[in-house]
Amino acid sequence: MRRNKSSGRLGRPRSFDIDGALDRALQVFWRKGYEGASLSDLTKAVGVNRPSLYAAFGDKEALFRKALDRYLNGPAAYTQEALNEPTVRAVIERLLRGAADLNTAQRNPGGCLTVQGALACGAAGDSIRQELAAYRAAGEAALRRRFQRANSEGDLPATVNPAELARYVVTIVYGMAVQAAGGATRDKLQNVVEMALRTLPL
Amino acid sequence: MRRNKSSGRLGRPRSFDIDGALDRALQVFWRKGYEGASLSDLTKAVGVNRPSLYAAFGDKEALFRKALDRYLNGPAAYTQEALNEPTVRAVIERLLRGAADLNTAQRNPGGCLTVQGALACGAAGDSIRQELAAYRAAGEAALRRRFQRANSEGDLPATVNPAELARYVVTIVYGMAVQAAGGATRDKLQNVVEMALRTLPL
DNA sequence: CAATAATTGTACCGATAGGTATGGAAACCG
DNA sequence: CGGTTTCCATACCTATCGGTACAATTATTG
Repeated sequence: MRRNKSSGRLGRPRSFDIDGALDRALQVFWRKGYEGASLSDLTKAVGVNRPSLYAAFGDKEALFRKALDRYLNGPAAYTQEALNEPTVRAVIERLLRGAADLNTAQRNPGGCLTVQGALACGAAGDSIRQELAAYRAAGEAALRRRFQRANSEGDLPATVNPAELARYVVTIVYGMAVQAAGGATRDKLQNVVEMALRTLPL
Repeated sequence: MRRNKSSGRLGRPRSFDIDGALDRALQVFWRKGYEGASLSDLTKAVGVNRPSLYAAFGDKEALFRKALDRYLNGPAAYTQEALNEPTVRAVIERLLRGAADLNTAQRNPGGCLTVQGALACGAAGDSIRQELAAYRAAGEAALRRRFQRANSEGDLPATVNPAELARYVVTIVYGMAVQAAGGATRDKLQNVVEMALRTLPL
């Protein structure tokens, strides 16, 4: 029975910071993927013993989900903000430039966690693989809805199908993630962004 | 000391077909990635015992490389042929349409082996990861050279940088691979292809 | 028919995977 | 202070990992 006051909890206090631990675990998952990140990798990076990790976060899947949360609300938060940009072009520009930055940020592993976290894997990682795929699909759907709204607002040429445009944009974003996972530098991704923006059908 | 005649080798003959075994191993690597494919998965799919697999192909890395070879010269052979198309547009169209087909062929796992084979993984798969990244980079370089040739042949607008166009095209191809790994259907990938072709800067 | 050479199946190897039992240590409460 | 609650650290669990030793089997060669 724990007292809910964060100031006055019973028992020995935790000796490490939850968010800091999640950040370090995130780095490992990001670099090695869900299956490639072993518990030993994780405990070593976090600086915490195995039972402490389990007590604080649950099993490996739960830890990954919490690290993913931290990723989505931290480095990848721009994807949400991009949807609030006033025009379709601004939305796309924000998404593409944000992807180029995130995928090649110096202090992070190259690429995107939602892509390389579990793109193809064995049975142990299959549910995470599916969750990441669902997350990517949800992101595409949100973008499609944003474009559909723009369509009804007259911000999208009638010749452009919102769903197809959304799919096209996220395809480029994912392609950039693959490029970055292979070591592509920021300026090379930015060239891709420029060409995509230059040739946008609007 | 083996007699080189394939008809008259000494000793007990192999009871399985090398290429068929590679095809089955390829399916496993394609679906689960290099690290996600266990030796048990592989022997079960191939229908051959573990020592036979080792005797025929070497260790897991060697088996993957041979399966990759078979992939590149089989389902993915269109990438080589595409370079021989007469115009830049035809090259790109062949690449994109071929990717849409390959990534969603019914009898294969979704996606592309060179992408999902090992995009991010632990130490055990790191050399394969690097090899796949190098292969992808080599493909991009070949495309760039093709576009440079086109440039000197007057088949490319002066405003288009061959290296940037090559990077842009392969980025879309890799993005399609991620989409297909997540379950995207062929018609959805074809929509992406159409939009990319429609907006090409040439 | 031996003798030889290669493959096969079984059974096993050490290492590591993810996950946990347990007892002592460190904080709070009264 | 004693009692309670929680966390930490060591050491261990079973299952599976990639890889192999060994002997039986099946072919060719003489």
